[in-house]
Formats: sequence, C-alpha cells, structure tokens
Amino acid sequence: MDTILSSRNLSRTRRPADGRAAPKGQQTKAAIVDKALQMAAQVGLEGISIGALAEAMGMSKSGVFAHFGSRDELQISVVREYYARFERDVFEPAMQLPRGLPRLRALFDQWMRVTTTELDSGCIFISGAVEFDDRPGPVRDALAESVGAWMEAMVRAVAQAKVEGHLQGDVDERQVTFEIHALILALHYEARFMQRPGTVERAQRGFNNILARYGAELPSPAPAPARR
Amino acid sequence: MDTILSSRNLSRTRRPADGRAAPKGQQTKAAIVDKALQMAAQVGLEGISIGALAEAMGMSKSGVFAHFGSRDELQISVVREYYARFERDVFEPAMQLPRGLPRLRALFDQWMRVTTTELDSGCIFISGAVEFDDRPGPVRDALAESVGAWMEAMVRAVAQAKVEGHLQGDVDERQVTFEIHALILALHYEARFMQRPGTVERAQRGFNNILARYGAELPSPAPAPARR
DNA sequence: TTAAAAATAGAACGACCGTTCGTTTTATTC
DNA sequence: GAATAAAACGAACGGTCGTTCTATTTTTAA
Repeated sequence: MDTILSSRNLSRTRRPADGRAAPKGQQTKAAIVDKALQMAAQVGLEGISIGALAEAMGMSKSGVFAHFGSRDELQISVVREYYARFERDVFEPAMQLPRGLPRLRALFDQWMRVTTTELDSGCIFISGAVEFDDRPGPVRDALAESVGAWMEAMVRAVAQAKVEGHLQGDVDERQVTFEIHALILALHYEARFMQRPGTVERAQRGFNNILARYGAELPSPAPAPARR
Repeated sequence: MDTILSSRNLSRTRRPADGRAAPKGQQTKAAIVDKALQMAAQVGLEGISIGALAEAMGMSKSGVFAHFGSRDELQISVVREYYARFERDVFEPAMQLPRGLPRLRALFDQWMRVTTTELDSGCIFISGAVEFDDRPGPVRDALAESVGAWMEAMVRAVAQAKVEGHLQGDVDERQVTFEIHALILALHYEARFMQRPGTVERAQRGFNNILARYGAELPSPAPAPARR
C-alpha cells in the first residue's frame, strides 16, 4: 500500500514536533481526516457522512463533529490533506529528476499511478470536480485552489521542457498541459468506471503521441513537420 | 434551446401514435423523466430526489413514485432518455455526412456542444461515471451500457475514417477513440469546474493534433484536415 | 352512463442527515 | 495530586430521504 491515500505520518496538522508530542486532540483530528480521506476516495467528498465516519473511528458523532465545527470544514480538511499527499507523492519525487522531459514524464507517471491504484481509491480532484461543478461554496473554492495549484505546477514543468529544448519552442504549454490532463481523466474514466484493462498503456501511448507531436525533433519517423 | 437536454417531443416512451393519443399515465411519466433529466444535468443522477422532483412537477411524492416503483428505476429511465437524445442530437446528424473525416469531425463537434452548452447542463455520462464507479447495481449497468454503445459508435466512425484513407492504415481505432474521449473529458472539467474560457478551442486544437499525428499523410495540396 | 381500471393524493414509516447542548470523561498544567 | 482546560459522549432537534399503504379522484372502455 504505497498509494497517495495510504496512512502513515498522521500526526501532522499542526505543531511540527517541537519538544513535546502533539496534543491528543490534533492527533485524533489527523486520524479522522485520514479515515475521511479513505472514505472520500471511494464514495466522493459528498459521500462522506459524519455518522459513518464516527462509526469507522469508533467514536461518537458529536465527538467527530467537534473537531471541525461543520461538515464543510471537514470536507475542506480532506481536500487539503489530499493535496498535501499529492504534493508529497507526485510532485516532490519528480523534482529530484532533471528538468525537462525526465521530470515531466515522472510527473505524468506518478499522476497516473495516483489516479488508478489497482482496486480502490478514486482521485478526489476528479470526483470532487463533478460533485461541485454546480455548487458554489467554500468546499468548491478549496478544491479549485488545490487543483489550480497543481495545474500551474504542470504548466511550469512543460515550460521548462521547452527551455531545455525537449519540446518545440513555439508550443503553448497550457495546451500541452490540457492534453496531458485529458489523458489522466480518460484513464480515470475507463479504468475505474468502464473497468477496461490495459488503460494505463493507452494513456502512456497518448503521452508518447503528445511528445511525437510537440517534442523537438526525434529520430523517429517524423509524422509531423517538427521544424527547427 | 437546442441542447440535447431541451424538452420537446415528450409524449414518447411507448405507443408511437397509432390511432389514439397516448394514455395519460405515459404522458406524465414522460414529463417526469424530462424534468428529472433537467435536474440530473445540474445535480447529477444521485442528486435527483423524488421530493424535489414532485414539487417541480406540481404533484405528490407518491404520485411521482408510482410511475417507477423505485428510485433506481427512475434513474435508469433518465439514463435511457439521455442516451436517446444523445443518439438523436449527436449521432444521427453526423450520419448524414460522408464517412470518414467529415463524419468524425461532426461527431466530435456535436459531442463537444452537448458537453458544454454555455451555462447549464453537465453530461450525465460523465457525472454518472464518477457517481457510480464504485457503486455496482442496475443504474451503473444501464449507464455503462449506454456509454459503451456510444463508444462503440465512435470506434466504428474512426475505423471508417481509416477505410476511407483519412487516417493511417495501421492506427488503433480504440486508441484514437480513447484520445478523443480524453479531450471531451478535459473540456468538461475545465469549462465546467475550472470555468476557464476558451476551452472549446483547446479541445478543438487537441482534435487537430490527433489528426496531425494519425492522419494519412496527404498529397502536397493538402485538403487540410488540421489547419490552424 | 356506468363500471372497471389507472392515476394521484395524503399521511405515515423508519432511517439517516448535520447540528446543538449539557454532561462526563480524559489530558494537560501547575 | 489538585485545578483547569480540552475532548468525547449521549440524547435530542428539525429535516429530508425513499418507500408503503389506503383512500380518492380521474381517465378509460363498455
């Protein structure tokens, strides 16, 4: 279980371990968010219910509730936690690699991995977008902010690949990001809903096709006029 | 109002107008499904509630309920109706055009139009996939069946474009369909959730890029399938 | 016009929802 | 260990959900 949704390092949320241990309240709060994230990955953000969450935690509804003050705040906590793990499991590892294509490819691979971890776990950036696309409010705002930040990171990675000479100099990095995002969404749709096997390979081929189209000229049979 | 979700020709569902008019029950049932479809387009299939639907119809909950016998059956009716309109508004018009690229492009354009009609109306094939990807049952089955049928139609259209010599002879039509579907999903995501303007053009350019990659290399005076 | 059939209304059900509140149990601090 | 603060409980609230039942109205067919 090394998915983005796996447990581990729960005791964060505040107090990064100065002298003493984290207060009890923040520990259990982190544990609640962790469990809520697991649930949300299966039934969506809107599918989370405080009652079910309390039962799963072995505590009372009001006990869970008190940590957040409202359901909105609980959902927002889940979104932020998901983003933090996304950053940790997708973004940061890729930053260890050299700029340009190696890093971009790693970002895509990790993103795919997070989106389809074998059986469980849907991506709440995807399910949340559908659940909240017609429902304004603080949860939607938190979601859009997280997604936006991640998309900007992708745009930067594509722009760097251009600077490194791995992509054609005149490509629109937002267009490339759009097409990469599209592949992730299709992967999520076909693997998770349609349950079609071999979808990861489909997405991988799609990524290669984007490179074949936008990449600086390669030894391959140039299908498109990669001029330069 | 010429969206796929517009009203019109309600009085279908049975009895295609032989001698006498459709029985009252089937008329109102069709009207209920129509209203439910409108609701589902905004709040999703799972967002439909019989109470709210009854109020919108100006009738009692039990009166609405009696037409379906269960909420599942109501949702299934909505899915089938959506598919019927999809067929009528996307598929059939495109069939009037010549096989190959013209037809394929029309399918894509109509599909885009249906997915993003200005303000309202999300695609329930997309929202439904997220809502039911982890929830087995008859509604999911109906949804998967409809989506599957539509996807097969797209695969056939791509295969025809190959036969017509508009696409390279060795392309995998399912791969091309996957990538086209991906663009639609990204369009839905960015236009509807992120509310980004100019997304239709993004998807259109993505489509052109697919053609640039998979299209048959054309004789010098290219009829320009992908001109920007 | 009348009798049978279909459609709708209305009230009630058990279940679950998020939330509030007063109490009691735990942690923390001196 | 006592005083204080934080955390968790348990019951209850008003609400909505899908569904069931019986009664009433409306449509249909003879």
